Amino acid sequence: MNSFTEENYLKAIYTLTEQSNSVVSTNAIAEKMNTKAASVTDMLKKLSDKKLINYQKYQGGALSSKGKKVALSIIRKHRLWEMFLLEKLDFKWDEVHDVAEQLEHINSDKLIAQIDKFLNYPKFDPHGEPIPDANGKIQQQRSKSMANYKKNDVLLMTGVVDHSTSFLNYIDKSGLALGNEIRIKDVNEFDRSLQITIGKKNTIFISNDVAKNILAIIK
Amino acid sequence: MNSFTEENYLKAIYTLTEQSNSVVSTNAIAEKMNTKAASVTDMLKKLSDKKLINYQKYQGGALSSKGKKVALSIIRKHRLWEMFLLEKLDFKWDEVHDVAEQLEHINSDKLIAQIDKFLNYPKFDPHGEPIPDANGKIQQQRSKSMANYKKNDVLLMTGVVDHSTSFLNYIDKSGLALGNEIRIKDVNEFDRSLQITIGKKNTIFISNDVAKNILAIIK
DNA sequence: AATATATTTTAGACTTGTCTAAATTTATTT
DNA sequence: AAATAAATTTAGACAAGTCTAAAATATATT
Repeated sequence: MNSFTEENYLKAIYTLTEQSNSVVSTNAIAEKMNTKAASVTDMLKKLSDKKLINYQKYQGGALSSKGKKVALSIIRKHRLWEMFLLEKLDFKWDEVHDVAEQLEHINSDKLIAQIDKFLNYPKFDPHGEPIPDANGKIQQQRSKSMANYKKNDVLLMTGVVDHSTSFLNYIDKSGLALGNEIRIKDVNEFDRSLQITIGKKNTIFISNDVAKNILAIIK
Repeated sequence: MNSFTEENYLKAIYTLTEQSNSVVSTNAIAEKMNTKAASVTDMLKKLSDKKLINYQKYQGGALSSKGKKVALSIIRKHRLWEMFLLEKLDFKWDEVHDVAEQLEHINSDKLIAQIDKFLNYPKFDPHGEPIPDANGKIQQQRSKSMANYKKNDVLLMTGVVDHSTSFLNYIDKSGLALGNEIRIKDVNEFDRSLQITIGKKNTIFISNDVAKNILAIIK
């Protein structure tokens, strides 16, 4: 088993390699982890001994496939717990992160499988971030704001940028919800407003301001 | 904040003082915590410095009111999580303990308040153990098997001894459930079987064997 | 290519929680 | 009440994770 600290380092390395490239510097990890470079070096050695990363002195580190699997399982747990807190326990978006940081380290395959089932197997968290499956497989396509897509694109709504109550109420009333299939019927050249069809049912208009705050992937 | 280890020691001291008396020996704690007496001494000093216990060298320790409050909050969390796992995530009774041991250390007042609400504010866990409230107040009356009560007693069903599927199915079919009000209409002298009324509705007969496996308190 | 600067690692120390072995205190027995 | 046994504490050590300060390496600059 890995300690909480080891798990947090692996998660940090994963998210850093997402943004930049596959090798991460000691300093970058130190900043992310709110710790000192010397502490990071110690941990990189340890993770390397455990074959969780590939590490060469002075050259930074990258997750091994074993380490990547662990990182993805932590991220899976984090995102599922966030969904659970939001959907089942009426947490607000800004309250979920700290608690999920703790819950992500609970070690029970059955627990996370049941939470997944309880939530009806969500594929994205409400920020549009993909939730890795139990095998660590993760949707590669990144969610982008709906304003980025073009006429006739068929999308899957994966999240929202703005988590304010007023915005959430607005999309609710419009009939928009996570998991909806959305087809872009038309893009107004003048103000970039959109005409979209939700599922097979109603067609609505949304402003560019709203479109910017809705996240989706190509279906 | 207290570490997981400190919380576990406080919980151990609490449960030990429940059984025996108010002062607990170093050895008793060592056995409960699966550790050595020397380690316990170190921790007793630390908990004493933090005013969580009253401790005199060679004289054992007892929880201070501050320590008792912490212990009760851990126990509250443990029992609420057990209920959650059983009732919402389809865990079996023998699967809940290990996971609850981890979850009880998650630190979030809102989380536990919402779990409590989600479960509709249960007062007893399914073993008949009382769940302390948010202020650390705990029902003092201990659950006893229904076979211990007498004619005309009005009871609150708080738990079951046997958690096998067959027994749980049986009480389900009989219309018995946690939280039911039960009135003992008659006790058969010969075989100690009971005639009981559940709520204001149906009256049923249960054998002494069944009664022994149902836990209740005087309402 | 030599020097200056930035990054990373090492060395040694500290904290938390654990341990073994020895010393001390308390309890029990005769 | 002295001797023995049992329980508890102390002393010193270890592992995990952190830190500061100094040394080593890599990168950038002229």
